[in-house]
Amino acid sequence: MTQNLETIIIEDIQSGLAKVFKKLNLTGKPIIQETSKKSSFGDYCTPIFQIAKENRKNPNDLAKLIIENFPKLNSVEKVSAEGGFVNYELNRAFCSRLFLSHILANEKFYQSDLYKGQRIIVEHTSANPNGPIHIGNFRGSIIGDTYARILKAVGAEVFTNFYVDDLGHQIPVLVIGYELLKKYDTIPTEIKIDHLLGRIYAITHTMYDIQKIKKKLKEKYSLVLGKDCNWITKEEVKQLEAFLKNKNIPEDEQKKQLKQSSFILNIQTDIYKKFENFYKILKTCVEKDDIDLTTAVPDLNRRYMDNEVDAAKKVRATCEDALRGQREELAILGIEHDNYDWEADLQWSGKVDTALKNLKENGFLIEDGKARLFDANKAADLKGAREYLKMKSSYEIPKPILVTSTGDTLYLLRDIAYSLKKVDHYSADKVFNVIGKGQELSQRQLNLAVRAVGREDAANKMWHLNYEFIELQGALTSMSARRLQYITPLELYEKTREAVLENFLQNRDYPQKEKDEIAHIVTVGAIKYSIIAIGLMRKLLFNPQEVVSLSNNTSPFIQYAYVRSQNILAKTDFSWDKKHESTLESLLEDEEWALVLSLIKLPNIVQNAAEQIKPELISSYLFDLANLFNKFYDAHRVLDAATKDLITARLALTYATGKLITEGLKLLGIESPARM
RNA sequence: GGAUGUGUAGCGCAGCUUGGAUAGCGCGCCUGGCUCCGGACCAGGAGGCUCGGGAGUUCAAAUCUCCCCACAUCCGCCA
Repeated sequence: MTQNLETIIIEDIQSGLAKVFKKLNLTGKPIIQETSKKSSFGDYCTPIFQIAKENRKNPNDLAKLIIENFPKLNSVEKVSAEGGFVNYELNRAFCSRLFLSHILANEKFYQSDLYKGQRIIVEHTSANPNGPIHIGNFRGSIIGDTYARILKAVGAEVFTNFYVDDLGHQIPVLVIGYELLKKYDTIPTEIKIDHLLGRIYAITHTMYDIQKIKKKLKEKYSLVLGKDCNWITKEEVKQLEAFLKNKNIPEDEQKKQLKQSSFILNIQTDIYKKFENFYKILKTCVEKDDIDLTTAVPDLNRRYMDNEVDAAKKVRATCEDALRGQREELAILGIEHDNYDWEADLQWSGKVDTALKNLKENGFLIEDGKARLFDANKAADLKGAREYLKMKSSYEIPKPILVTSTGDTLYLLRDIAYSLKKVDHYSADKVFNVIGKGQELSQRQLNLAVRAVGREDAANKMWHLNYEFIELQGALTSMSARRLQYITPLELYEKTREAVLENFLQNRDYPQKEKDEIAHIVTVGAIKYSIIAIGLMRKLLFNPQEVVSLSNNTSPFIQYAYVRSQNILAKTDFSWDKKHESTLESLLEDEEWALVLSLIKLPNIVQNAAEQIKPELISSYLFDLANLFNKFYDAHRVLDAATKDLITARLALTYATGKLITEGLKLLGIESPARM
């Protein structure tokens, strides 16, 4: 564990202050804080209004009295009183030497033991294995990945988990379509597997829905719509409308029927427009085998739930394919998971049934017809539940369904089992679920349910890491897997890479291979940074041009500052040696000092980012740092400074700054290129 | 109706947890600065905010409390 220099300095000042207080017989707890940015009031300050009030003195007079009695400290050059504040100006020579030599000797000095000994699970992404990841999940991927890195830097043992939702009717739909294409050997090879599966899913699901509708109409009203049970037309919907009117069917039922069929017609039209050929191929396959999806889908679903060997083999294989594609895409952005937890495994282990049994025994199940609900309100009355979830006592929590009237368990029930697995199987001390804002209510219900099965201990380890939506500038706003309307990380990557090549690398005569490498590093950085730099609860509009723009708060800007620092160092054979330590006392200029003072803030920044779950603290810190370096770079010459000592000192400062930028960027999962 | 979040300059954001000095930063606009360690930079300026509105607490409120407004998302048989 290395020391936290900023804390040491503040404690030093505090000790000086304590002596003054004792001497003057003052009461109260003075705080030490940074001075406001644009001030010329020194580096740190203490507002003494509260102290003055407590001691019945005029703030100005008291401030003056304090500075008169302030003891001489090595770290403090000057104390002054102004407007009710005591201002401390640090001793630049002393502190520059102290700070920089420490940083140069401990390159990982920003790490701490804050969370040492804790095992933490960060669950993120957890996209359904029925298509590619889209940017909604992807914001979570970046948040989760970055947060995991930050937690490691404060000493925690961190695992990132991906929850594979392989249960539910969407998976059998996909599997059946995929198996058919395999059978007739008509799988397109030029398209990435998860993207392909996404298309198969959407198209098969559409036919599945159409079959369901037509079957129902036939059974209920003996109405046969068209000849093709896998296809619906505008005329057929009109025909249905006329039919329903004539039959004197209640208006709301008419509406419901019509809404359903025009909804699916809409989807069919959308997808067909985009992928006509592929749609035809898949449809032909379904027709060849004359598959009744309305029975095949629930059947496969049931057999998979029961872990029948051939069903399990098929479903698992398909999901593995989808997952492989998703992982490839995440890997481009440098994101990988430590563990993959399959929903079906939980089901098969019997833990889901146990959870249901416990809920029943503890009296938290409500029967509503054949369905079974979770009495969330009753669980909220359990000790500490409302406090933990920050819910007012007047708030009545909606009761979620755990088991449907057809006897199928729903995701929330399985999530209880999963939550317990994270705590028990992985021995986690804390669990962060990085899940979008749409899941807020569900996450609260889940936490209550975990309490209701008698596991308050586990519930108190769970945190929902909430984030808002993300959209791509200029793209359709609503994303829908069913309509194949989504932006994937790959698309984001390619668009951003184009912008990078155009903005930065066009006029560079680097070897092509290096150009590609730089483009990759800059692209990944730009994407991640733009997502991290904005508060989690803010809606995010992703604009590829802006995230790589030249002088924005962007990762390329910071990376460029790093490149500049490396360019200077490359012209020397600089290597740090402790014997040069005394030269550091020559760093006295404003721009040098501002940089030095900024460098030592990183440990506290990282700790705050970890504790407050705010990765953006790190990005804005790095932006400040890059700015300060640019100012220093512009104001002072390094290689031809006046004295040899000053050259050494400035090289050390440059080296330390560069090192800090790379380490800081690493915490965000961003690399630093050697040149750009 | 309820829950949660957001509201800060023409635009995009930070600051709110833990109240402090003239509310910061970037873009955009104007002016200036390279015989340079690559200007993907820096300096200066103009402009512009009732910090969504109102009230309260306080020596001090963008920050805390209460009320209200607008927008977004979610609220039993998908996950």
